[in-house]
Amino acid sequence: MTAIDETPLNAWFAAKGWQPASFQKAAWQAHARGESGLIHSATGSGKSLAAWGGPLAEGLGEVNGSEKSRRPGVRVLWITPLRALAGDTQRNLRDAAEGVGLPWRVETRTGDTASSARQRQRKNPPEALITTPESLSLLLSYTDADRYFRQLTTVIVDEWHELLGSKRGVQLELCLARLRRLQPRLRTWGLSATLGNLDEAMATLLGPGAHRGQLIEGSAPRPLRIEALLPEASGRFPWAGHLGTHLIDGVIDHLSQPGSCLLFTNTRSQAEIWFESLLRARSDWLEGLGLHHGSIDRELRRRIEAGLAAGDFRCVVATSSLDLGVDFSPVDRVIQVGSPKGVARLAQRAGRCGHQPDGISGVLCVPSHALELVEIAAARRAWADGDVEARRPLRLCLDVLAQHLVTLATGGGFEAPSTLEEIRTTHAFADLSKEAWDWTLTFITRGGPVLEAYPDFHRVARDHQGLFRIADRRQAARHRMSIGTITSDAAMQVRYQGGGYLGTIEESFIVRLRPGDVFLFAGRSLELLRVRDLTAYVRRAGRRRQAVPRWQGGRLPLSGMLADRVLELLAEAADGQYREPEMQALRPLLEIQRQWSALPAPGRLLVERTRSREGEHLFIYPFAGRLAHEGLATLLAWRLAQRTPATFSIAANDYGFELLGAEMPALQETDLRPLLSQEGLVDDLLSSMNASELARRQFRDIARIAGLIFQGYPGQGKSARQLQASSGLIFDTIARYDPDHRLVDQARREVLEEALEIHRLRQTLSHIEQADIHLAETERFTPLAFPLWAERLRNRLSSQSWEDRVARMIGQLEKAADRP
DNA sequence: GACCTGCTGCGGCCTG
Repeated sequence: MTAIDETPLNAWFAAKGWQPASFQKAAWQAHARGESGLIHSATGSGKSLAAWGGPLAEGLGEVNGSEKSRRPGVRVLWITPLRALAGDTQRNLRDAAEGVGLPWRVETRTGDTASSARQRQRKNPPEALITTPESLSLLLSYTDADRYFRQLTTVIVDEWHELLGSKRGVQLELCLARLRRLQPRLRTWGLSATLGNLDEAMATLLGPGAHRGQLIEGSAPRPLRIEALLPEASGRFPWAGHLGTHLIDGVIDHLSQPGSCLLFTNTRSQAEIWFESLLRARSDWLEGLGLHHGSIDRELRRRIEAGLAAGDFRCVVATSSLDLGVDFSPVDRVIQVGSPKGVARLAQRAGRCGHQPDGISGVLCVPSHALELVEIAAARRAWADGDVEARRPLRLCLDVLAQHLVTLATGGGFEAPSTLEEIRTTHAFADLSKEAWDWTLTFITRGGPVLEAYPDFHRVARDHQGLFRIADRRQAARHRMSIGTITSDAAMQVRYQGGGYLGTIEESFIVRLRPGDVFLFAGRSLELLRVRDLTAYVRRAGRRRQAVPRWQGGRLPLSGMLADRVLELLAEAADGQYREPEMQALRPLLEIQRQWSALPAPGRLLVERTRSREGEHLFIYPFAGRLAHEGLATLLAWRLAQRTPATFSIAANDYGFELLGAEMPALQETDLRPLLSQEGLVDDLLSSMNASELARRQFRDIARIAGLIFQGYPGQGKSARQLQASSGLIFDTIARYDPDHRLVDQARREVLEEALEIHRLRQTLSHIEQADIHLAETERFTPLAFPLWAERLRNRLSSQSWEDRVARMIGQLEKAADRP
């Protein structure tokens, strides 16, 4: 392979009135030289054609050249993380293939593909196939996978940054290793948005054994205008809160301009509330307002997306469900309500906005409380300096490995030594030990020491040739139904009496309502009629809502990168420098903070102590993000109680945490140092958090991925409770009789890493060791303390500490499950 | 003076 002939591509571009960009040509030629790599560019920059051009030109050459190209088999595989992207991708690629005169079939294979089409596809594979990581894994579980992929020359992984850092990414790494084994000269091209660790992202995609790939830089990052909606000079600005609706008038002014807008919120209920508030303020906009989040029925969402593409909407209120996907032309404006949380996240959302007259896309940030103004200024600075968060790939997830091995066993079967070698070519399992490998093999063949007596766990058997194969057809069917690494709890459906489906809410919310109560969902006021079989039946209500559903979702902490920038800006304020407009608007508040206490800064840990009717409050501000603060707060409370028995209430946010006790011992710097030491960190954390309860919960997901828990057949899935109960049982049994079980160990590790961000927590403690501790006794709650106080108050109904709440919730679920 | 929230994503029987 040398250079490709670009003539047909150039002609096709010319027919469209385009000019191929130099990075596109670079990618085509790199592909022709047999190289792999990563293409980094903004969305809409022609990345897709950069990745496709090479294979298209090559395919053209083969078709004209030899008969060998007539052999059936997929030649190009396109992986997308989103079903919703598959259709658009297929259309675009089909168009491109036709445009250059390449007689290839371009098809899609996802969960949406009809089973007749799947069968046809298996017999008669298309030349180009668009699919998801899960469907690729399914394809590998068929016995004819070898034949199917024998002709494969290229894999293109779209939105690789979305998969990187999750178990979906690990699953894909494993599948790619298998494909490379089938086809050693396979070329892999990833497409990625901006990321702090592009080199690592590429190395992970290609595998550590690969020759160095090509990192192809597309068009330069677009300039981005990050602005804040500032309160009027005379207006008060709330010290705490999260909704941001106090600024609705400003938002409405903004929306009154012609053109379309996407308004992003951080949570689903916030989206519901904003949609309702906008509608209440401007009922004449009824037709032009849309709502989009992950709990709304997919069909309803699809209609909103289509309307957005058609330009029917003035404004669509959305959560991350519209961060990517959906091939709509850019909107005219993007608004972000509440904390941006991270630079990459804000940039991605802003990227939904087309160029404004001056050629710059922009996002208007609506702070939901005063201190968020700092975050907005911080995000702007970080972006200007080219700082974007990294996403770290996961390693050694044995649950995913176990699933993949059963997939291979269900396909043609696998041979142990060469498969170990193959697995070790992935980034995730490059350091897989022989012991862990042997353990995994035992796990899928016999279920391990504890479960050996149960035939259900003898999923894979070794045949007379020494090949590991799936035990029987029933196991194969069960396995295929459990492929994938995304786990989610059973949700309650919301339906009209007539059967119309609206979406899902959580049981914990609906049990608080009685028939006749009115709640807001999918942008409608709904009256609850009755609840039956995990379905809430509703009808339209004339009255205004009394309740808004809450979903218990992930809690994205402020990124470390943004937190550092926030601290930097506060340090400048401490020096009297207020450069950004946001900082100027915040000046009065920060001056109060400085007068009553002090401003935190890098290298200075601020600790405040306040006495109130409630007791003694201790506020500490490490700026390490909410999850790490929850861990730190629990750790500190536990260490304090080790000295003198006492109980503390705890609150945490992205900036710091609070401990409240009836009495608080005198705490000078010398007292605090050992309490905030790294020594014995993990042990203390584990003892303080009732970690086994947390690990139990984490274990549920791991057990599902590893295939220990069968979720039931489609449509009659076990309820979340049953699942929780059976996983709890398995966990307890294993933890008791096989304490070194690697999946239990993995559950503990994942709790530390994901629920507590232990790396960040550790780093914070090490910074504190170097830092000056500034102790302040304050008369009142300072501006930094107030949001924490409010945060804790919110939890007053269940005023137990965080880990107790989690443990209690699990206990309740299990109790409920034990009842007939 | 004051507060009430927690994202997204996939897949599923059939070997003629």
